[in-house]
Amino acid sequence: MDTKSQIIYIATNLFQQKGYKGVGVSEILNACTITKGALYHHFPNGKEELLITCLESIDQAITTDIEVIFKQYQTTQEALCAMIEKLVANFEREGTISGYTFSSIVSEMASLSEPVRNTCSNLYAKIQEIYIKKLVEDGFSKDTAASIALMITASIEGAIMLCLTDNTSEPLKVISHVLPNVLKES
Amino acid sequence: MDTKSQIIYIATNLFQQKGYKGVGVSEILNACTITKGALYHHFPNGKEELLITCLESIDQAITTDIEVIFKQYQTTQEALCAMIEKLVANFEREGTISGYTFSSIVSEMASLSEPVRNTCSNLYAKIQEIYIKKLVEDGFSKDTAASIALMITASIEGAIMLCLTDNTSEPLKVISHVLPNVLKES
DNA sequence: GTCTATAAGCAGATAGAC
DNA sequence: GTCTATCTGCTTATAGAC
Repeated sequence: MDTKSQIIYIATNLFQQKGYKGVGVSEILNACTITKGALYHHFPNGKEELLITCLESIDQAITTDIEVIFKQYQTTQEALCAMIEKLVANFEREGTISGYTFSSIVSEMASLSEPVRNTCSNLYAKIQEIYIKKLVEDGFSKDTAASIALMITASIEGAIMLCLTDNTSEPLKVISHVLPNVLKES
Repeated sequence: MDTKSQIIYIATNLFQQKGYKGVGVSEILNACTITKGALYHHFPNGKEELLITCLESIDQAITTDIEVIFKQYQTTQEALCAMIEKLVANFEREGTISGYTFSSIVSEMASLSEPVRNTCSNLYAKIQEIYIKKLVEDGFSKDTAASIALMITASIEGAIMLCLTDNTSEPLKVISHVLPNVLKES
């Protein structure tokens, strides 16, 4: 892997785990075993440019990942269970959720940087689009599908936060059992 | 209000909005119109001690607030609607959610400071206890009540995050309409 | 109990050699 | 394209006057 890709890969992980301000440039440098010269060659506008690039990388990763899962399963409910199972496995293996979420960045940066807020907003919209498409295939109206998709996104993000706070994967497992109730026609 | 209470009040607000690292000591000083001398007199162990104190203050505020609402309404569903309505009003008035949430602190500090993670974990548990008690009164079994309470907490926290990201109160309103589906016997 | 002045260290960023 | 050395400014925290 070339240096730039490596920087993005490692920085993305760090940002997702510790947030933007929680990660120093020098920490990224150490993890990559490179020096400032290399980093500022690839990202002339520094740390914030790197963050935006990382968010785009997260975008790619999450979107393709979810799409693959959602194509693999017949119904939204099956797909969701498989997806959450993957998150649980990820958490139990690594102690954190490295993919799928960027809430640490959102809650920290939403009030501080408009471009970052916007990028995050678009990413959430994209994820929900995948849910909505599948839900419409399941037979829901477009409006209902949109509401359910939002509920799915919110509860999964919230559950991930509870997993990190309580240091167990239980919250995600519980969500997985309760979500089917949301997938019934109201 | 005495100086210490004022520091706690203002710092709590700032921490909730911008996270821990997002707020500098000097920013707190400016907002309080005091100087370092005063702050370090009241909090000899500096910024982290102040954060813990603020989390305890948030604990008090959230717990009493939710308890009052939950005593006012007959069913969990009514209470939840009233609570979310209050959050929406708060958001539309101030542009942020100043009470009720501390997700910015959680996602940033969970991996960095055990004492902070623990304090947050206890706070979430306390909130869920209130929901569980009401749900049992509604007729749910203790296990089911616990699952639903977790789902409520996760979806509200997630929805707050989406509100901040999208800069609209819609997500909370949508959650308010979808949550009743979770409150039906499965 | 609150002030001013200052310390010590780290942040992000730049310049120029190789 | 990557290195080293350096700069500026900001961070938290301390010391001591009032």
